[in-house]
Amino acid sequence: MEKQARRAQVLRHAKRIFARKGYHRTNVADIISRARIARGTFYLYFENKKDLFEELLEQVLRELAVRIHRIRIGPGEPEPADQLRANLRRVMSFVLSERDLTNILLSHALGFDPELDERIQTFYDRIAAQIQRSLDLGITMGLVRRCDTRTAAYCILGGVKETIAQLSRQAPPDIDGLVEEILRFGLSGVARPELLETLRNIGEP
Amino acid sequence: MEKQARRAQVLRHAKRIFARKGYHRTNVADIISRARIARGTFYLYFENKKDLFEELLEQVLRELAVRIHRIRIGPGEPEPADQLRANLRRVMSFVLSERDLTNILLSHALGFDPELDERIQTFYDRIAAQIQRSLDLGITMGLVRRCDTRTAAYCILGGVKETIAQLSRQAPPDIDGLVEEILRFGLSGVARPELLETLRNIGEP
DNA sequence: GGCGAAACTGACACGAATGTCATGTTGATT
DNA sequence: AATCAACATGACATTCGTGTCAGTTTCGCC
Repeated sequence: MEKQARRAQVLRHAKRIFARKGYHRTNVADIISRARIARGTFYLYFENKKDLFEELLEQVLRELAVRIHRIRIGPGEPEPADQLRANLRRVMSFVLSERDLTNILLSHALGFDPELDERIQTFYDRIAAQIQRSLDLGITMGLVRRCDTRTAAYCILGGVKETIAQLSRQAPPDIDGLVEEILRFGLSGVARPELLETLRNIGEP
Repeated sequence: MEKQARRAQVLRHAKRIFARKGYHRTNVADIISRARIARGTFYLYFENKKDLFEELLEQVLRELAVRIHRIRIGPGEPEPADQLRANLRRVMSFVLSERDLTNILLSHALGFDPELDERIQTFYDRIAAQIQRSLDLGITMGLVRRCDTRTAAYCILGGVKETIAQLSRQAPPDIDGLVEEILRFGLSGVARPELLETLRNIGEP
């Protein structure tokens, strides 16, 4: 079999198994039996289990990263809110189309190797930073209310992560509707707009 | 040494180690060497490593659960927003005072045992459901805008989780301020209130 | 059809971690 | 100071997964 094809084949099977059983509960024996190859063959294509896993992990992170575009301001650029929506849509569609990969990242990638933990942490940190920058920009443009953008960024990131986790476990509902809900939540919160005036004074009697 | 004291001693040491290295990277040898006991002694007090870990996990979940009070409406009850604030404060303080336990739950508890995964998942599901009920109640009371409360609940839960994760890694800033920021984010979102009228029409031209 | 390279195989040696158990220690009681 | 029960010990057998490697098969090419 052709070199690349075989590699891909193993990766494909491994992805499924990792997504279902997680990193630790999956062993090389599981992978090779699914992929119908001998033990030795596995080690021809991958250094070891971790090496293979890393490749899958990199794949998700890369795919996600390319789907998150920086918010751009300027003539000819779409409304910031529309750019946000587009980002969310791209990410959500990917999650749905690659549930196994998403599961790996969300539930099984943390806590088995310090190096990879770091890798994932950095990834999220970057996204949080990106969100924060967008919020800061939004403030200077008068679109966003003054707030601790750092905390807000984490709230947004967390909210999206949690929804995605939910999405990857459950039957996929209407994506566009979901995106819209998330967007509104992030922009307006849950309070009735009519009450915001009073709520803004919360804690400052 | 007294029976309960020894147990507590082992638990205490194990907690530290689990928090730092995670479940998989920690082995019984690590625990007994820290706790200064012999291998056999360990098995006098715990069935095995998983048993001990479960005990710690139950501890966090229990501690967190008792700190989240159901929102109550009625004469003599504090404002809903104040009840929310109180919940957040209690949870956040606990997280700060028990960083090791929190770390275990947040980063190291998932993906090594299907049974425990389920346990944690159920825990979060319950909280999400609780949040959703509160939101539904808020809607009937005219405090909360109409929205998909399920999605909103996940956004809120996720936001809090992410902030907590951040909190448990970083130097603890002013808790009250943090709680206030989260609260406002959840209630009002990030958009400038003056713009909400336009934003509410997003996606419905 | 024979030759060499590349791909593949699976038995095996090895190391890591677990749980047990026969034995040793402690300390309270008579 | 003898006895006994509770507590503690650590050497050891066992299990499990890994990575290797000597040998086999496949395939393109002369």
